[in-house]
Amino acid sequence: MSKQELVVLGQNDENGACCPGLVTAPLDEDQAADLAKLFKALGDPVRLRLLSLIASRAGGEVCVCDLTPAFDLSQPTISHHLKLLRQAGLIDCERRGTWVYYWVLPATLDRLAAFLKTSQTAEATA
Amino acid sequence: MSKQELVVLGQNDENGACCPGLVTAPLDEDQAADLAKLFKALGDPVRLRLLSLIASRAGGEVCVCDLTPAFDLSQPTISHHLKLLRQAGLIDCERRGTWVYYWVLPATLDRLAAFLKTSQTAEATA
DNA sequence: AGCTTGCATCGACAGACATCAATGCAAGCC
DNA sequence: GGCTTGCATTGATGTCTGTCGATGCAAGCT
Repeated sequence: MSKQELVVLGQNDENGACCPGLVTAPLDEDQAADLAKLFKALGDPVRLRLLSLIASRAGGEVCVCDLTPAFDLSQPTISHHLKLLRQAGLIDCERRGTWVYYWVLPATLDRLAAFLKTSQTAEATA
Repeated sequence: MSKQELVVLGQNDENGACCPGLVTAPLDEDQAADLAKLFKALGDPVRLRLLSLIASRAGGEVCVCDLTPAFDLSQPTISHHLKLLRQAGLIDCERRGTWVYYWVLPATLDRLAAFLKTSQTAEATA
């Protein structure tokens, strides 16, 4: 019911995220709801594989036609998972002619990584 | 001297985890299922707040009696979420007399953080 | 125009999940 | 022993979610 603490420890911009890091301070409800959406998007094996397929691609982009056959699932199901990943801000896409290409948005991933890290090795000290 | 510090990245198990990092290579089904369980455990605002309450605690331990009143939920519900976090390997607990104390298992969090990080800055160079 | 291909959306359905009241159980206190 | 407190477990219930077939829509081809 109260905003727990909202501490301003040092420069909270460390990771460029909204949230101060898991170990640093308790989350308020808004922060928790915001982050939970992201983690929920990652909380499915199909979406994790999709994300890794896109992220590990050399050119940074993948056509949906290359993603769908990698799974034993129907095309609407893959499309559904891609939509959820996109709504979470983890990936984005663009139609080019006949095909649709997806790529990863690294900022969101790094924000989560920074949030989870327990040992705050100041990596952006400079 | 926990074992996670002993990992010399340079060996193929870079982060000491099972999984090579999201950007490095596509996940196989087992790796994806394994990680999805962890992210699913984080994909709930109540559990995220519980985790942050525990993780940001000075002594590293929190009594359940300090956690339950922080939420507008019933005591069984909080107990349920704590159980899920524990089954995911994110926290552990111990009964001491009347009370039960919870603490965070940092290795699991750091494993997830390493997995999500897109820029593989060698952080253990020193 | 008509046809085909690539992908998204819709509607339905089974299984999973968050939540609660009731209950159980362990530990301390009278 | 009996009572109280702290927490876990059980069983029930409403909601969310992953999956599919069917359909829609955009773009290229003949």
